Amino acid sequence: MANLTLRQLRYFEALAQHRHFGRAAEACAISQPALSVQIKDLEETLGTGLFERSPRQVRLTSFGEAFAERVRDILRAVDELDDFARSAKDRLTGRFRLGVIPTIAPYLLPAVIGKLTRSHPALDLHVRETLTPRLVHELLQGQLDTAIVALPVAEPALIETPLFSENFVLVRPDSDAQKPVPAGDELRNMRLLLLEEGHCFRDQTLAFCNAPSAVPRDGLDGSSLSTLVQMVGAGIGVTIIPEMAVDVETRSANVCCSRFEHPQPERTIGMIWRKSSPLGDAFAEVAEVVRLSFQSL
Amino acid sequence: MANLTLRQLRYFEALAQHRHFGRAAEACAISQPALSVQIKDLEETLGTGLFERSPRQVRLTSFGEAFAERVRDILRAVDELDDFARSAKDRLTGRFRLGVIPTIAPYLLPAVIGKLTRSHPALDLHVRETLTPRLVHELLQGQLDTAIVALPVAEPALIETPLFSENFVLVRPDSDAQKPVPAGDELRNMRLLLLEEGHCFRDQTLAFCNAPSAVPRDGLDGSSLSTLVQMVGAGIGVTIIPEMAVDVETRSANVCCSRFEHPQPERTIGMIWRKSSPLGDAFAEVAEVVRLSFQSL
DNA sequence: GGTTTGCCATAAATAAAAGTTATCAGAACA
DNA sequence: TGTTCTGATAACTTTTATTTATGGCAAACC
Repeated sequence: MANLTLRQLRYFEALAQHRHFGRAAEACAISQPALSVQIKDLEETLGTGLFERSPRQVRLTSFGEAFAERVRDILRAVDELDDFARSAKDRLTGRFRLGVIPTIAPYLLPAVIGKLTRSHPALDLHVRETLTPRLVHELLQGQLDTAIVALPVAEPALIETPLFSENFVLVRPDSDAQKPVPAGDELRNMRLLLLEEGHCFRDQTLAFCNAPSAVPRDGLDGSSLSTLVQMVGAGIGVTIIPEMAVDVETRSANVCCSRFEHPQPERTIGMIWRKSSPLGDAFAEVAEVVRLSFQSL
Repeated sequence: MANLTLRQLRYFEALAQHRHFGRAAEACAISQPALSVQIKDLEETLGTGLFERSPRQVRLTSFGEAFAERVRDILRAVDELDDFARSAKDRLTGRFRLGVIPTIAPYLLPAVIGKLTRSHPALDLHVRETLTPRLVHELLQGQLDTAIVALPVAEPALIETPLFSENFVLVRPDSDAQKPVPAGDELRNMRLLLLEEGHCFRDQTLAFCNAPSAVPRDGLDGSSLSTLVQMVGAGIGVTIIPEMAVDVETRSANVCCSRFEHPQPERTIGMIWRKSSPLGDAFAEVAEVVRLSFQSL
């Protein structure tokens, strides 16, 4: 016994409406015999008559009428499914899980979220803020869709899309404002406050100072850039923060910021996602939104 | 672009569950390439990716997940439709419109309705009581499914199924109880009370009396057997009623019933329905129920 | 009362769709 | 570096759907 097909249900509905094989067939854009055969097959599959063919007119049986009601519901649901897909085509819709590292999130996310919810109202945005290795792991596990991190990540299963580069700046107490800006190497001899281990920004800073990343430290690590700047304001030492953090973090502390000379330290921020994701194009759009968000900071 | 098919949705659901082409294909009892192709076609039809194929695992995209929910609903509805049809197979279900003539309805229907609702609980029974020509007309128009009438009807588009025959009995005032039972011809000379024109029972009675059916009458026609019997009780005349009406109609009136001799008048009751109806078998079952109802009167 | 007409069913042939087997290609794993 | 796992692709076959042509039946029409 054959299976029910949507085609049969569509033909059935047409015939139920027109009550005439020829006209129903025309409405389905097929020949009358094709319709006859399909209806007959449907009736056989069901094991019940749906129509009563009398010489002058075609009528639904009482079962056929009950059947028609259900069929209408199903066909409507299928059409809606189709529309649903078509409306989601290319555009990003539904759940979207975005990871961000802690040295970016507080500064970039407000703008990103604003732009994104405006440009993609149907988006169900989830944000995860944690360190790069964990983001990468969750990305590979499929628990995240994309992440905003410092490049490179060098994970073969991921695509990296560079968004922008930004310099790092030196943060010193106000009192040091007139002193010359030290070079990277010289920072090693100053009390340089750093983020805790695990933050990529810590490693980038140490690299700039030509210091081994595993150098033993004396308990001066902060858990956030905000903390570091507060510590600088308190005269405990100096620190380095990315440019995007300057406005937010140094507004209220009595510290001053200075650019480095010649070899300016910098990082490249980018978005990453699984190579295998079929939503690459949509993600690239989001990447562009993020890039614009940075520009408008 | 091709159309959505139930087959594709079924395969999609399997793959969404197994997240593995090989195993999903096995579950669908097809080869892995067949599944791959169908899924690909589905994605093309929709214009969106549903699955993310990474080397080690197959994942639903976020759209795919939303899609899957709707698909499950649809497939469930289709399966229910299937069950619905299978459960209605052969058995009579849903609306059932039964016509009955007035000289049968009051006596037979209580038993028929009782038996029918017990044997076919899912039946939505509608009863129409009117004269034979109108029943036949409504049957031909598709406004009724079957009717219980006196045979023959001789309408080529209808099937007649005889159910049983019953005799007619003479109803006289109690005072006449000892008088001999007149023959049919003799009734013409008595005050014979009849139903109004249009009732087949009137014609059958007149035929028994060898009287022309269009004989002018003196305003003694009753609109129901019940009325006729009451009139007999009042001494206005005599009448003839079918056997099945005896118990109900003569219980409280002071009348007596007598069988005729030798050529006993009788009528054949049968069920009729459209030849073209595919529910003939189910109707035949109902006919049997009606026959049994008569036997148990 | 034949004949025409409208309408659905059936048959044979053709076109389209779905399935099969065989094979490839990429990534993971050892 | 092969080996394994897994999905995609290709060539071919089978099944399903559709078309054109035709038949049959009953109503409607001279």
